[in-house]
Amino acid sequence: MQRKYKLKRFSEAGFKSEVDESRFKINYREELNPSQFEAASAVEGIYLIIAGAGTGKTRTLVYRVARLIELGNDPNSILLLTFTRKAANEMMRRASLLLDDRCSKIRGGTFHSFANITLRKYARAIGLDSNFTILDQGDSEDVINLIRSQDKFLTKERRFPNKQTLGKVYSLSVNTKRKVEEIIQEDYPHFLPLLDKILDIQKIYNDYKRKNNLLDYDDLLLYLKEFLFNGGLAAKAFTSEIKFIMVDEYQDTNHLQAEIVKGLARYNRNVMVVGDDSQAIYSFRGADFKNIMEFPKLFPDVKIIKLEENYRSYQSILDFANRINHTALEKFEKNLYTRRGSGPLPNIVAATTENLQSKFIVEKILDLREEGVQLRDIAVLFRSSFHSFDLELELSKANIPFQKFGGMKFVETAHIKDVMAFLRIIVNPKDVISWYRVLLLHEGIGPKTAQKILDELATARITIKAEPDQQPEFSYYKLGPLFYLLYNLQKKKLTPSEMLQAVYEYYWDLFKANYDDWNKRKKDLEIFLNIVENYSSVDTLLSDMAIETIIDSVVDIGAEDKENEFVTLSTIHSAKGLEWHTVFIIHAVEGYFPSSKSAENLEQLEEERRLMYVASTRAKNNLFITYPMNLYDREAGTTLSKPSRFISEITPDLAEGWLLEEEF
DNA sequence: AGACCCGGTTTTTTT
DNA sequence: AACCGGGTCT
Repeated sequence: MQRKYKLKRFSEAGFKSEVDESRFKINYREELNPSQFEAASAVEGIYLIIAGAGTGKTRTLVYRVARLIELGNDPNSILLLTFTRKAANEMMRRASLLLDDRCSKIRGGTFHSFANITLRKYARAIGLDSNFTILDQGDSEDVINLIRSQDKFLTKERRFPNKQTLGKVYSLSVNTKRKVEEIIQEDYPHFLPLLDKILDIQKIYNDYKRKNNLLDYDDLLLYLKEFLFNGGLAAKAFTSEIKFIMVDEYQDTNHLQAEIVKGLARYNRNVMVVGDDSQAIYSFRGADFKNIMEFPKLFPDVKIIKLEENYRSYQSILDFANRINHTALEKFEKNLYTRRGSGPLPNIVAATTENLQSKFIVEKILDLREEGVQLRDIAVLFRSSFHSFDLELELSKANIPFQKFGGMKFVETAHIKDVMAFLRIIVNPKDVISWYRVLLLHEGIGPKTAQKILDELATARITIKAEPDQQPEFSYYKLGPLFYLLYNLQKKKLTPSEMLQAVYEYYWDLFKANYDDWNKRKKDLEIFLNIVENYSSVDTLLSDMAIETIIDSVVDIGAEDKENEFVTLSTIHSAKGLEWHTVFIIHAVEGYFPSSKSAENLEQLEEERRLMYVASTRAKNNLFITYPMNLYDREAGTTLSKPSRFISEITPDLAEGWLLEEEF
């Protein structure tokens, strides 16, 4: 009789039933709940994890990384794409804590930093020079502005869109695949008569970047996609190296990023994306949460896992958040629940003025500290960066150390851009934008003279390659010292920090002359020097500054305490994925939150609602939502006095209402 | 002609 | 606070 051999049936979730759990250092089954375990133990295949706020999304990803490594996979074969640098670092740190150092060897980072690293290596496969310079948003706006201010684009009768608007339109067009014409029509109909000129500028901008080997943020993604799909054998070899692809915050990816994920998965079809449609807050940047809805269409063999148990907040806070999300028009139905118990009700606090709101928060923070809550467990969140200005003053007065996230970044401050411009000229003497910036710092040199000098540089009548004394032309501009500096910088072999010190020496007088508040800005220059000391190449320094940096400007930091003990002040966008014992959401006023900019657009209003949802789900134990009843809004020229619609919807059983009065 | 000063306008959120 | 446009001063 014939013997029978029966094939074992694999369970849908992969090989989990075949794996002997005792071989692992970590007890995955014990430390994770069943859904988390299912996700973390998945090996091959396509997975979509729908994870509500606080449901252990990061935890699950971290455990999966550890497990893949314990299974013997090379860390280098694992790619983890996250949305912000902060999230990426946090994830690596936690993974290393969990298992060992191998976890920090996985490939990880933001889409943009991953694109940068990849293109530096493989640019040639798509006919690109790997020595490209990255333009950050400010840089690309500067280029656009230079083009924009050419005579033929200036119109007397009509207001021409400014550089930010132009940059935004072009970028949106790249990230959403919508035509510039469409975007103008929908968002800026009043500029429609200028459409031809707007398109002209875009073309000149793109040619300029091509010619000068410059890539803006969008180009990084664009060329990465180009490489993945048209990079031939190099692309095939590269994508074969990456066996496992994970994407965090998938709801905030845009069309282009979805394509990149698809391209990465062309050969090894192992993709796990994690996200929460209710936390989609980046549509202004072209993100489309329909990506997450349509992921199953992109990969029909996807397995969907839902994480719904919240481990972060008390039920009272979840009820509040659920209520805010309840009226959302489009969402995956979900209701967060917890076993942590009910907890105190969230507080809605009305203050007569903005300053009273700030004083309340200061007092409450001091109370909490008395009760033993550490400052690092407290956060104040707001819709826009400038909403915290008054509070920052009050915190400083009360000597409470704080650190602000979001808003003006270190590298975006004018003085840091100034000194970087010197370095950029050395790296690339054809960098017109940096030349322009440096020249304009000098007294007596305006746009016209600068342009004249640029022309002479372009025709090589002046150069930094020869000793200034040998060049008769430029004594006329009184720029001898500048050219001596640049001549020496490019000639001598200096380390980046030596170069920077030489720049500072020259820059110092210009610095003091150009900025009334140079005393406050001075500290940033010192910090920058410290950062630069860690670099051995100016090239790496410059690209890191464009995409990796998460350092904040000290101009915005109140107390000197740079220890761990500080209150966090943050925009809601920058607070994503984080959590605190106590969270204050300030300025919950119609016009501020939701922002008056979103008032007329239903989709934008929905996004504001999700922002409130994100903000309130950051709280573990206490949630305070405050608003001033009288707030003068310069922009509208009126006084804002209506509490945010998201607050007025809340019924009294879900929150406790307070009215603040000053004690006389 | 071009630099500079002043006053009105505009400001979300991030890589 | 930064930007734009227009007017004034060198």
